[in-house]
Amino acid sequence: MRGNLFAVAVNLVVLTVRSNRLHALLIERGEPPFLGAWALPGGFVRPEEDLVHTAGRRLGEETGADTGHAVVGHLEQLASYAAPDRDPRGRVLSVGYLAFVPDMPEPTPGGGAAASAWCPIDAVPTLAFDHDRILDDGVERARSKLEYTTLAASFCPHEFTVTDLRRIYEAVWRTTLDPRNFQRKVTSTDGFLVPTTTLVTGGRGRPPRLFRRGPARALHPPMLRESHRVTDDAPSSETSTPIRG
Amino acid sequence: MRGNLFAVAVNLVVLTVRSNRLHALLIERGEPPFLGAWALPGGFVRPEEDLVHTAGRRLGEETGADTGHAVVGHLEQLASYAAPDRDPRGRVLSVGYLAFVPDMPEPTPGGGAAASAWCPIDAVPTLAFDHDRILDDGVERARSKLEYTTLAASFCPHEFTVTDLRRIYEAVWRTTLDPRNFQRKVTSTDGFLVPTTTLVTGGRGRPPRLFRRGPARALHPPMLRESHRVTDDAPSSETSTPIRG
DNA sequence: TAAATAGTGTCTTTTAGACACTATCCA
DNA sequence: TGGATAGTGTCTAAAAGACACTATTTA
Repeated sequence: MRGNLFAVAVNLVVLTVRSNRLHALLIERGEPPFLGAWALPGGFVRPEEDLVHTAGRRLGEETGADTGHAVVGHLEQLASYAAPDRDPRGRVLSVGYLAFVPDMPEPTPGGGAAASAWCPIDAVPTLAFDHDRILDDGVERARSKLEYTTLAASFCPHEFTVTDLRRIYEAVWRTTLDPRNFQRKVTSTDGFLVPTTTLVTGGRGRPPRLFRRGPARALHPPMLRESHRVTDDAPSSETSTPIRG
Repeated sequence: MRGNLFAVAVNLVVLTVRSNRLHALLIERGEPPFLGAWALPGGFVRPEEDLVHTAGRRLGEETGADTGHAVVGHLEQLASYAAPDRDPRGRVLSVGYLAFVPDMPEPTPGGGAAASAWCPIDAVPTLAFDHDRILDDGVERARSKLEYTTLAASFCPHEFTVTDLRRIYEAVWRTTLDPRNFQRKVTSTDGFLVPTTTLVTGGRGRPPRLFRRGPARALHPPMLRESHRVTDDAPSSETSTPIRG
C-alpha cells in the first residue's frame, strides 16, 4: 500500500439557538498545540471505530448526553480537511461533522478540554488549526439546509410551538420572517409538523399549540431566504472548484 | 499524538452525459485487492499533497486532460468513507470527490488501471470496496445540485445550445422537461447563460443559438424536479443521522 | 410543401408576501 | 379594557406549467 500515513480526527460544528441567537460549541484547548486557544471539539478516530461513531461519541461527551439529558438533534458529515500544514504535529486529516442540538444547559468539558462554552456565532474568536474555516463551512451548510429540509426542527425540543420554530429560522438566517405567513407555510406543508392537543399557557397572549416534528425531511417547495445573491456564493472552502477554462 | 494511522485515498465520481444518458467513469482494477473488478478511479494522497490536488491530478490522468484536451467542468468534495473493514489491506480512509465533465472521447486508463470506460449509470456492475455507495452518494448529490445551482452547464462544452443544456437535466434527472418552458426559464434567469451571435446550422430545424455559461452560480428560484417525495429521502450513506429520540 | 426544431406569447394554477382581521390569553 | 401573541382570510405579485403560435431551417 503506497502513500504516507495520516492521523484521522473528527471535529464537530455543534450549533444551537439560545436567546434567539445562533451559537457554536467551543472548547478551550487543555494541551498543546494551541494550548489555551479556542477550538472546535473533536478527537481522534479510534481503532475499529467508524467516523460517525467517533462524532457521536464526542458529541455526547461534550453536550452531556451521557448524563441522561435527552438529546434530540441531527448529525451529518460536513467535509474533510487535510492541508499538509494544518497541524504542527504532522499529517492530520480532520473530518468535520455538523450537529444541530436544542438549547440545553451549559456544556460539560470532555476529551481533554480545559473549558467549553456556547459562543454566539458572530462573536467567535480566532480558532486553533483551520477550525475557522470548518466552522464557516458548517454555518453555511446549516443556512442552506434550512431552506430545503425540515431540519430546523432539530434545534427544537421534542415539542415546540410554531413561534419557537420561526425563531430558529430567524436566528440561523439573521433575518425576520412574517409570523403569519410562516405559520401558514409550515402548518400547511404536509408532514412537517404534527399538532398535539396541548396549548402552552402562562405566556402573554393567546396560548400557542405545541407541535412535534413530522415525518417529512425534504421541504417542497423550499423555504427560500430573502434575496439570495445570484452571483458567486461558493463556500469559503475547496468544496467548489471550477476546472480550468 | 494518539490514535492509529490511516492511509488516505481519494476516489472520484466522474459524471458525464453521453447520448442523453448519465455515465460514470469506471476503471478495471489492475492489481489486488479486487483484481479485475470495476471500481471508481482514485489514488493515494501523496506527501505534501492536498486532497483537492490529488483529486484534480487523478481526474486529469483519467480523462486525458494532460493530452491537451480542453476540459471544462466542476470538481467538489463529496464525503469521506472510513468503515474499519472497507479495505482488506488495512485502515484506509477514502475521500470521495464529485466531478462533472463534458462528453469527451474514450478515457485513457491511468494510475495502475487495466482499463477504463464510461458506464451508463443504470448499468453499473457491483463495484470494489464500498464504491457503490460512493457512486450513489455522488449521483444523488448531482441530482440535487442541478436544482439550485447552474452546474448543469459544467457538463457542456464551452459553447452550447439551450437544448444541449436541457438534455443534461433530462439525463441526470431521468425525466423530460417542456422545451418551451425550459427555454424561458434558463434564458430569463439573470447570469445563467450569455448569448453568442453564433447560430448552429446543419441541423434539421431552425438553427439554435449558442450560449456560454454566465457568472451566476446559484439558481433563484431553483429549478425543481417534479414530484419530489415529501417523506424520508435521506441518501444511502451516513451523511444524515438523527440523534436518539 | 412537410417535417422538424427554435423560440415567443398567453392563459391558468400555485405560491410567496403583505396585511386586515379574529381568537384568546394576562395585567 | 387594553396590550400581546396565536392563528385565519384575502388580496396581489411572481413563478411554474400547459400549450397555441410564430420563425427558420432541411428534405
